[in-house]
Amino acid sequence: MSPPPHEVPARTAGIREVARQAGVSIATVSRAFNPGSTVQQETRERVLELARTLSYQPSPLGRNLVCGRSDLLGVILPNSGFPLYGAVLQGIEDTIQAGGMSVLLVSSRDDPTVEVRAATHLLRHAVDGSIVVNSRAGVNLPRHRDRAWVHVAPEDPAVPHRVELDNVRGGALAAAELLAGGARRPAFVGAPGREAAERQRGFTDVMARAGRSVALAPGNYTEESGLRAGMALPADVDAVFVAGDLMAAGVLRALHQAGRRVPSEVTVVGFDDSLIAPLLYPRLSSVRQPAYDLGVAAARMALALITGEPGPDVLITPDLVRRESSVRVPPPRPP
Amino acid sequence: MSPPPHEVPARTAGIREVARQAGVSIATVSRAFNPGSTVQQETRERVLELARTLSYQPSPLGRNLVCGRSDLLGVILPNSGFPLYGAVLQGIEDTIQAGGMSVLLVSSRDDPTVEVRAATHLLRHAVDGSIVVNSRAGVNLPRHRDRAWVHVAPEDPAVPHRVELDNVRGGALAAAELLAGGARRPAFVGAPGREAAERQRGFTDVMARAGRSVALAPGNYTEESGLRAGMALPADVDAVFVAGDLMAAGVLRALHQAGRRVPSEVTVVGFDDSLIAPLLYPRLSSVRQPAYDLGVAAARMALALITGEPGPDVLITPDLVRRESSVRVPPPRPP
DNA sequence: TTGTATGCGTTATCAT
DNA sequence: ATGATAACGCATACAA
Repeated sequence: MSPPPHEVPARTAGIREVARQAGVSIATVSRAFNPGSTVQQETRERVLELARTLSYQPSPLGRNLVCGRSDLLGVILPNSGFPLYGAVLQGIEDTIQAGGMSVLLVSSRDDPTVEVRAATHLLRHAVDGSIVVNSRAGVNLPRHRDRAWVHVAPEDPAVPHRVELDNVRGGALAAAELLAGGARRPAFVGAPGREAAERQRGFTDVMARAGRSVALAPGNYTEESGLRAGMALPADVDAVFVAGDLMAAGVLRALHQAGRRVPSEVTVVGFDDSLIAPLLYPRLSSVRQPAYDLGVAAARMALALITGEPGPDVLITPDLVRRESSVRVPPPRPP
Repeated sequence: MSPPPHEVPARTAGIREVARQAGVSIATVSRAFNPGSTVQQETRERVLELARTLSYQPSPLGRNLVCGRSDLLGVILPNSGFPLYGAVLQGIEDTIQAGGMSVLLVSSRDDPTVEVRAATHLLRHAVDGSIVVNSRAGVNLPRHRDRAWVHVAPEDPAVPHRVELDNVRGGALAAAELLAGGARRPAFVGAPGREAAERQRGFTDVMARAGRSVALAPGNYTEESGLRAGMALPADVDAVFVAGDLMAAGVLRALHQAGRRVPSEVTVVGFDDSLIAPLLYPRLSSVRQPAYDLGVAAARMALALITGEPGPDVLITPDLVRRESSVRVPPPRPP
């Protein structure tokens, strides 16, 4: 009978104790736990069985010291409080915990300096690999040639081992959706950075091919900036693509305040399909950024790198989640 | 001149190398890095200076092995993709990283079994302490008497070292707000678990003292359940307190669909003051749950425990963020 | 104040 | 197939 779960023995049985009771050397115990090693089947089973009754498991610390590796995967992200990053993190975690690994987390607050410090910190803790989300420092991050280093949507287009969304395609999807809704005078609400620029390019390219010129308004991913951008929009705009859902919330509010009905007079498409998209009025159509899947893909790539395989970069194709804001039918029941 | 940041030497200088070049023993180098130890001031400075030029820092791995501690703080939470938990995590991280510690993260998916496994995993990694958010397993979690073990809003009311919100007070705040808005026929939309029950108690107690009886509707924290609860509300209800913002979004939608104006006909107060509260129509008044601060408080408590101080439990007093949904004035400009 | 030596829990090398 | 033993990088008791 094992002890009740809330009473963990202060000092768990060590490898020596197991070796002694099993009548073998500690080397054999070690081998019994390492699948690659060569041990007689019977011996291995006996050791493992005994280890189970003594509730012995090899200490990660000792192993790390001699191997120079841990079972840790470093994760650097701007801010775990932001839902999108949280979802990426969850995807990473779900993927690696099956293999007994766990996440060593550091947030960078979008500061390249902090990012570099964080990377150094992780390296010193002998992480087997690391995943960096939205890296600003990019190619300047410290690396070990020996360590897996994966980037999710890095700002720098030059870093290797990347997992990202096809933002250009996302912009194109939004354009197609708005055109299907009869857009004649489209607008784009953007933000700084590579990603928003790519979304804009995909959008304007498709619009240009349809003979539409795009009005532009700057933002910075906040609702407040969306509100301002929405108010600054030319009065004849009849379709808006917004580079982020939070900004889209601001744009919707601005349009309402201006007395312009969505979607009957103006159609709107956001980006990210974040948690808030289905909660807005009207429910917001949005280009879906599968944050969880990005995390899963990044973790898989890191795992592959750790086991020594190359593994190609991943470019995830977005899809569009159609809701009320882009479908030109009678507006959702007015309150 | 230090090497460019992206080229970390594969093998950084070790303690021996520093000792050799400094002309001292490795013990002295070790002492130089440990503030408690007794080294001649001049010697320490010389060693530290040399270490800097060789970019040597003591390896956490070696230190962990001999001390049985790491610089790691374990964190177990249900799901890092949920914004509230993400905010707690960020508060923890910001607090501990000043001391050079970092977060070892495991998610439990609200499963007590996984929680226990996670706790064991953390213990094996020699975390100095752990913070468990919304623990289901509660007092049954494995512990070391030697390790700091802090709970944020545990389901179990018996676990020690807790940091939580005063949910009863939160419910009372909501009641006061709705009463101030002229509530005559209030309702409460609840959810399973201790926290929602406490919010309900605080709410109904104040309402009872004001001579109001409270209509009850069950939910489970999802928007969908809020929508259903909102539709099931008695027709004469004129004020609703909802135990979570996501459910409140559903309640608002249900009220709109039923043609009932918020806040002119019905006032609504949510709970959490999550990111979505200010984005809803009308902007949702909500009892603020300062998730980030909860994380900070928990981290401080863990830090104090680690350094051997007792530290009292923390009960954070919520406040109410008043927005449009609870203020009985003309409804926000109808679209 | 400093050096020597031991041990922390492993894995890896080299015997046997 | 297995055992003895040397690292791994550090902290510390003890000796000097």
